[in-house]
Amino acid sequence: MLDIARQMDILKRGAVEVFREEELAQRLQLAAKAGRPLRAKLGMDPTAPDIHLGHTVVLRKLRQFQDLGHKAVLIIGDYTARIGDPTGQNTTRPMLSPEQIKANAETYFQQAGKILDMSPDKVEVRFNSEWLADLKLADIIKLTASITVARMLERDTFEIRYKKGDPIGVHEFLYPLMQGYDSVAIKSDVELGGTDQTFNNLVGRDLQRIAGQLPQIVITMPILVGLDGTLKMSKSKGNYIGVTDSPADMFGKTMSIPDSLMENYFTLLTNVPADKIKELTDSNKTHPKQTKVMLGKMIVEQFYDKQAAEDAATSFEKVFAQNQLPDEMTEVEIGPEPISAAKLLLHCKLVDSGGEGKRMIQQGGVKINEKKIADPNEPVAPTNGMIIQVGKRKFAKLAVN
RNA sequence: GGGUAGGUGCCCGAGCGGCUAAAGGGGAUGGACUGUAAAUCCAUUAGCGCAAGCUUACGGUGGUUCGAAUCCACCCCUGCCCA
Repeated sequence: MLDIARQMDILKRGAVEVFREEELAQRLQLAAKAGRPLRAKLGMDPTAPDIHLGHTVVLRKLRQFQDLGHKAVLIIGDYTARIGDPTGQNTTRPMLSPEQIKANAETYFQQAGKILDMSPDKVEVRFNSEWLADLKLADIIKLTASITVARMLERDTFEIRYKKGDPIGVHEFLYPLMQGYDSVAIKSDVELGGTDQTFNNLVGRDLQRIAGQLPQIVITMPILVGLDGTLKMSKSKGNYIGVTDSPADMFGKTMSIPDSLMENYFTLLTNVPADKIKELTDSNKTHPKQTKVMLGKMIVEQFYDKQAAEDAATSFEKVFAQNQLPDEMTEVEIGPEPISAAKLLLHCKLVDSGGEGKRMIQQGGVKINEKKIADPNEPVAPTNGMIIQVGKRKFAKLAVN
C-alpha cells in the first residue's frame, strides 16, 4: 500500500468534493494500521444495465481504490429501484422480477468489468433488498425520524420541483434514506457518486452516525456532459457513448462532441496529466481536431485495443473527411424484384417509416451506389452489393437472394 | 372535504365550434458551410398509400351538433388556496 499522501493525491484527482478530506486521510491511516482495506461503496440502479462513459467516471475512481488495495462494494439497488431516484421526474416503478434483476446485474458486471477489477477479493456485491425488504414499519418510522422535511427539501431536485409546483410523492423521500441505510448495512468507509448524488450520500453519513458507526467519507465526481454539450450524459437523452458501442461508433461520437468539452473529457476519462491536457486544448498549440482524434483513440483503446482505435480513426477519416464508403457495412438480404426507393430504405432499416424515407430522399440525403436519387417512388432493382446510403453515417449493402 | 387553475404532438406551449395533423419555441433529422466542433442559413418533424385519399392524435368515457382539442355530463390525474 502506498503512503497516505500519495493515496490522497490519487483519490482526489478529478473529484469535485471530498466530505471530508481530513477524514479520508484519517481513515486511510486507520486502515493501514489495522491492515484492513477500506470499503468503498457504489450503488447502481438495476433497471438500466447500459453503462456509458458517464458511469465510467465514478467507476474509474472506484478502480483507483481497488488498485490501492481497497475493496469495492457494489450495491445493486434492486429495492430502491422501486422508487426511482427522484433526480428526474421518475415516480414509483414496478418491482422488477428477480430474474430480471439478475439478468440486469449480470450485464452490469460484465460492462463494469471493463473498468473494475472483478476478482473476488476486490469486489463485494450486495443487493439492497437483502436488508431493506425486511424492515418493519417501526424501523421505517425510526429511519424517517432521522431527517426533517425542511432538510429534505434542501435537496435541489426536490426544491426545484417543489417551487415549480411539480408533484413530489412522499415515498420519494424514502430514496435517500434507503440509500443511506445501505451504507449502514454494509458499514461503508467511503461512498462514491456523481455530484447529483451528494445529498443521498451525505444522508448515509447521518444515518451511520446515528447507528454509532464512523460516518463514511463521500467523494463526488463531476457529471459527464453528454455529446450535445449541455445535458448530463444519459441513455434516455441519446447523448451518450456506451461502453459496448462499436469502436467506430465510439470514435465517431467522440469526434462529434463540442470542442468545449474536450478538457472535461480528457480529465475525467483518461489519465493524461493536467498540464498536458492544457497543451492539447490550447488551439494555438494543437489543432482541435487533432486533439479530438487523440481523445477518440484513447477512449476506444480503453474498451478495445490500440489496433481497433487506429482502425476506427482511419475509417472515420475515410468516410467523413473524404466521403468514401466505409469498409464494413451491414448486409441486408432482399429479393430481386424492383422496389420503390423509399420502401428500399425502410427494408434496409435505414429509416423508421415510409414517410421518413420519402423525406430523406426529397431532402437529398439518399444515395444509391454513390448516386443521389431524387424521386422516392423511383423503382430500384436490387443488385448484389448495391450500396444504399442515408445521410452521412447510415449505410447498407444489399445481398440479393 | 370545500374553492380554484390545469391535463394538447418527443418536450415546453398557443388554440377555446368548421380555414387545425393542430401556431410558436426547444430538441431531433436531412442539406449548405466546416474540423461529422461551434456559429449561421435552408428544409423536414403522425402512420399507410404512386396518388386522390384513408387511419390514428389534444387525460378517460359518454353526449350535444351537419361538424368538437374547442360545448355539456360523469370519471381519473396534478398544482395552488382554505379546512
